[in-house]
Amino acid sequence: MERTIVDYQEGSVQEKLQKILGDVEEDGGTCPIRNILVRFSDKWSTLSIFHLGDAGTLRFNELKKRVDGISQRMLTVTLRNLERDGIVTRRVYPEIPPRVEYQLTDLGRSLLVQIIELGDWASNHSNQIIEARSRFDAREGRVIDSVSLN
Amino acid sequence: MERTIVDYQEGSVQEKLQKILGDVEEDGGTCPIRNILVRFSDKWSTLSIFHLGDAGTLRFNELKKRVDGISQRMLTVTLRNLERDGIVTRRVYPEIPPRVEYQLTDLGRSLLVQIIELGDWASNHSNQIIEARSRFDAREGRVIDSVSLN
DNA sequence: CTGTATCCCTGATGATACTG
DNA sequence: CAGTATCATCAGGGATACAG
Repeated sequence: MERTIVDYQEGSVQEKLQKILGDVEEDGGTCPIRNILVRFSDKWSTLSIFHLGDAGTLRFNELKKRVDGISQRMLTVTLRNLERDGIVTRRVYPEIPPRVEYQLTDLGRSLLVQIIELGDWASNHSNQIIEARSRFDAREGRVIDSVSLN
Repeated sequence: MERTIVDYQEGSVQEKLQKILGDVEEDGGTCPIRNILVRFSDKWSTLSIFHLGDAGTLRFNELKKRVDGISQRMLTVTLRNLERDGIVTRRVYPEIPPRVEYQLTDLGRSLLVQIIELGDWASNHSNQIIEARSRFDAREGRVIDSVSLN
C-alpha cells in the first residue's frame, strides 16, 4: 500500500539521504545540519514561523497572541534566534510606544515550505500514530512518556 | 530570485498552512500535531531514522555505531518512542547473545521522506544561515547562543 | 549483545518584576 | 509596547554499573 522511498518522489531522495548522512556525521558536534535541524525542531520556532507565514507581518504582541501559550521571554528568545539565522526580519519604528514588526525573509519562506510539508504529514498521519501508541501501551501495560524509563 | 510560497509548489501550500494552524492552536497542549512535531524535532530520532532508512535493517549496536555520539540509554529511549509511534519495528531473536533488529515501518519511511527534504533544505541553505549568523553577531558585538540571553 | 537502574548535572523555560 | 533581568524549576540526557 505504501510506496517505497525510491519511487515516492523524483528519485533523488536516496541521493539526498546519502548527502545528508555524509554531512551529518562528519563532525559530531558542530555540524551545521545538525545545528539547523536542532533549531527548527523546537516547537516555538515552528509555530512562530507558521504564524508569520500566515499573517505576513506581525508586531510582537500580535504574534504573542497567536502563538498559544508562549511566554514573553520565549517569544523574545525565539525571535532573536530566528533573526540571527536570517529567517525573520525585525523592524523597529522609533515611536512611542514602540512598534516592532516581524516578518519572514525569503530564506524563512523557503523554510516555511518545508515545515509545512512536515506539519501536513503530521496532520495526515496523526491518527495512525495515535493508534500505534494505543496498541503499544496496551501491549506494554504501561505508559512510556517522552523520555521516561527512569 | 526566491519564489513566493504560492508558486513554489503545487499551490496547495497555503491551504495546508491554514489546516495546520487550525489543528495546532485548537488545544494548547495535547494537540497531536504539536506532539508529533515535538517528537521528530529531537536530534536522536531524526538521525536514527536517517540511518535506518539508509541501511534498511540494523541491530542495536550497529545503529549505535552509526549515530555518532549517542549514549546507550538515549538510543534505547529513542527507539522505544519510535516503536511506540509506529515508526520502527523491533524484532527480537531468541538467541544467546540476544539479537534485536530494527527497521522502519511504512509509516516510518513516509516520514523519512519528509525529514530528508528538511535535511536537504538545511544542507542547501547552511551557508546562508551561517553567514546570517556572522552578520548578526558582528552587529551585536556579542554571541547569542541557542537560548542564552540570561 | 541488548538492555535497565541510578545518580547527577546542566540547560531550557516559566513566572515575575522592572525599564525605555 | 516591547523588551531585560532575575530567580526557581525540572526534565533531558550523560556516565556508570548491573542484568538476562
